[in-house]
Amino acid sequence: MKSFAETATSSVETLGRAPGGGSRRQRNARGQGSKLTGEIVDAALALVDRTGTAESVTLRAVAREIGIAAPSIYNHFDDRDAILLAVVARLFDELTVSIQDAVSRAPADPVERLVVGCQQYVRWGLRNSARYSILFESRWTETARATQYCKPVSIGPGWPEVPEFGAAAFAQLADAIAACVQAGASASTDVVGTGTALWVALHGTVTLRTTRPRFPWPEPVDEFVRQLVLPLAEVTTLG
Amino acid sequence: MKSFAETATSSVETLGRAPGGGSRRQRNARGQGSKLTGEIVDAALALVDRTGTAESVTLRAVAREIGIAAPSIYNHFDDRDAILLAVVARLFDELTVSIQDAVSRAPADPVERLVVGCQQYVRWGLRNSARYSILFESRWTETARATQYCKPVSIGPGWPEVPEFGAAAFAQLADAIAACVQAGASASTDVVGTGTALWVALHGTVTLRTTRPRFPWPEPVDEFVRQLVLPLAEVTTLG
DNA sequence: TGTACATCAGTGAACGCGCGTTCACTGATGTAC
DNA sequence: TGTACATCAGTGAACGCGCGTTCACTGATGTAC
Repeated sequence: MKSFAETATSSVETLGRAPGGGSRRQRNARGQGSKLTGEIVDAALALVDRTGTAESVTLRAVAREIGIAAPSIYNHFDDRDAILLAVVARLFDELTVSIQDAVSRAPADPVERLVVGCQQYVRWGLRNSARYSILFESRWTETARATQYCKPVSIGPGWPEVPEFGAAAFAQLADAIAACVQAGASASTDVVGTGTALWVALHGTVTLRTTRPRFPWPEPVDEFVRQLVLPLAEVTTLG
Repeated sequence: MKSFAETATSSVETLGRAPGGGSRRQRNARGQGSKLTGEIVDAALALVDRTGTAESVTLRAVAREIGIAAPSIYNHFDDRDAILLAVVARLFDELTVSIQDAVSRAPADPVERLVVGCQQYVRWGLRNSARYSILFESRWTETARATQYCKPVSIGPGWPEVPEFGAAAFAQLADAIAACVQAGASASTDVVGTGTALWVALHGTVTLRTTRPRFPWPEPVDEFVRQLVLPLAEVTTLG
């Protein structure tokens, strides 16, 4: 037997009510229409968090989540993929800020700051695994439109600017390694190359731990990350 | 204007003809019905290779690919996910065999064999990026059904058996590290832990290079992998 | 050797669903005169 | 101050599509008697 919620789905959509059964959403005042743009991104994120996958972010599901009619979304986004690009952009900001916060509270020692930044990257990825996974889905990030969405970022002196999502986070990482080198704590002669090695290790840690939960992962994860970072960053002194 | 191929799709499906316009598929002889099981997995793989994503593997697309009616698939698989689990199982076999082949042609030196195995892992992943990516989609590999699909594998003495896809490949890796330790070429005191560090780095290399093509990746990739492996495997002598 | 029957390997039509997208529209709010 | 009009922020109905799945069926091949 179908539940009331199931049988009532179409009328819920027709009436433009929120899933909770609340009253019809108040339309934004004149000039405030762009507020809905943000609400759409919020709703998409809520769907990702609740279902664990970007597949669930359909135009209609987003509209249902907010309590608007599906076509209203076209006033704010060209299509479904445009919503997800906005989500990805916001999440990279979130991740970058989260790392900056953690590093700003870390000791002054550059090795320790590097380690803390890497640990925070992994911790954020594990705590927000659904969010993290959509950051690296080719689907949203490989298209020409994605390229024009994210501005090219410098990852180090002498390198071409990189027009990729996440380049800003990588630049943070490269800076942290450069600080170690400058302090004589790392033997790296190629900051970008060393950063690349670190990045793949951190990324692999987040994604494999998420998709292989029954594997006997070393605990605590912060210690595992430290043991990845020290050799890969060619740290010569203990942090 | 619609192309002929588009307008003709439904009749193609109705007539049960292959997309190429070939003649109707010959039914299998009596007792040979299970041949179609393999053809379904082949077709699913062909779709993954052609489109780059597992989303395209629908029951109807698979049926179209082979030139059968969609319901025929239910004689061989319970549902769509069962097809993809079979695909994943076959791909892990492919990957494992590919590494074994490469290692068997490598020099006797255990460090060199470890490096070659890791390089082959990454090379296979980059050459078959669509195939590689579906191996680690939570969707197919996290369910109870997946657990019962892949048999528990020992990853080392003293460790519980791991019921995960890819555990066999990991066991290969752990063995290669153990051989280095035994030869006095690695200082690792925890073969499984060291293998874990290597695995996350290799996995990250494959997935990030695939999803971030505009990043200035170090070339050649074999050299990059070697420089990941030597420090992480705590190699004490040059291989 | 003939024939009725069972089995195997599928087929064809149909179902209801959720989806992206389009179109003409509505109704409140501000603005020009 | 009144009123016609423009704009803004959406709505509601409809479209065609591909999907998973079900159901009763078909027609060739083997088997028992």
